[in-house]
Amino acid sequence: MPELAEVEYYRKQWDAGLRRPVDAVQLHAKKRIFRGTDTRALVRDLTGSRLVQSIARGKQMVFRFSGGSWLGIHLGMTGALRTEAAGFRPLKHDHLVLQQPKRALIFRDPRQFGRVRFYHGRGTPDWWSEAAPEIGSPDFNARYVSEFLKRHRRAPIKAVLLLQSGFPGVGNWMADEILWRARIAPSTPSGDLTAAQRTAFRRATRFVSREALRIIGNDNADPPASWLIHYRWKSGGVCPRDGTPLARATIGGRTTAWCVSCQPARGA
DNA sequence: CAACCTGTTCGCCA
DNA sequence: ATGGCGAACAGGTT
Repeated sequence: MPELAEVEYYRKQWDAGLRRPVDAVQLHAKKRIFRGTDTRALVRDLTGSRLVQSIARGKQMVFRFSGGSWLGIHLGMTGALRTEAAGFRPLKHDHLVLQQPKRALIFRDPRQFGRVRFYHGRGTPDWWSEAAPEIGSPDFNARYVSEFLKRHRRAPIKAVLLLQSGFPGVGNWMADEILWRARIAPSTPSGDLTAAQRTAFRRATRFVSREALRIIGNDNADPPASWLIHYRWKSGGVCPRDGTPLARATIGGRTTAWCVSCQPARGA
């Protein structure tokens, strides 16, 4: 279920194993999550190394190990990280298990839209090179957002919000939450936003990102009842602001929920 | 049983 | 070359 804040939550699960050695690595090299990855090197180089650092950037995570090993993990649609007691026997969808003296670190992903990458050597792997500014960073400023919207001016704002090259970590529920809060119809072409709407849009993006990280990122708690997320999938779901029945349509290839009253289409 | 799903990537087309 | 869109990927849930 991972978007920005859930990714942060899962990253912290493996921090229980920081500074501890990896005694053994269990995986099935043929699984789709290892596509394009040298699993023999992964097993060889991680065995005997220690977990020294974890970093999340948008929906991407990397776990660094002593000796210059980098384990990249993307959770896809159904991935999750957790720990179990030492000696844990992997279940059906536990595709990668790092056995440590006191616990096992586990990556589970039934649908396997996720991905495991591996790099061993000097410097930073190319798949972990700097990309878009993070939403909470100073570089995520009005100019940056405006230029990105302009570049994708013909696409609906909902679709543009899902582009990881511009809004790292935003997924389907966050995108709907942001547009609902900014009072912008999801089908609005990005280039049609007024200056005031762009300001509201950037503000809502930062707010939802920061609050989700604070609330969900630490212990997977529920956002406040006032958030759209609690109503968007219910049949008969209504806007938590004014009670209008939520509209639903596929926009940007994803099911989108919005309030036609709070988020009127332009000209309506 | 059919439809649906908190994500990315590819090929096609403009 | 770049942007936009629909399909594909797999398995669980409703």
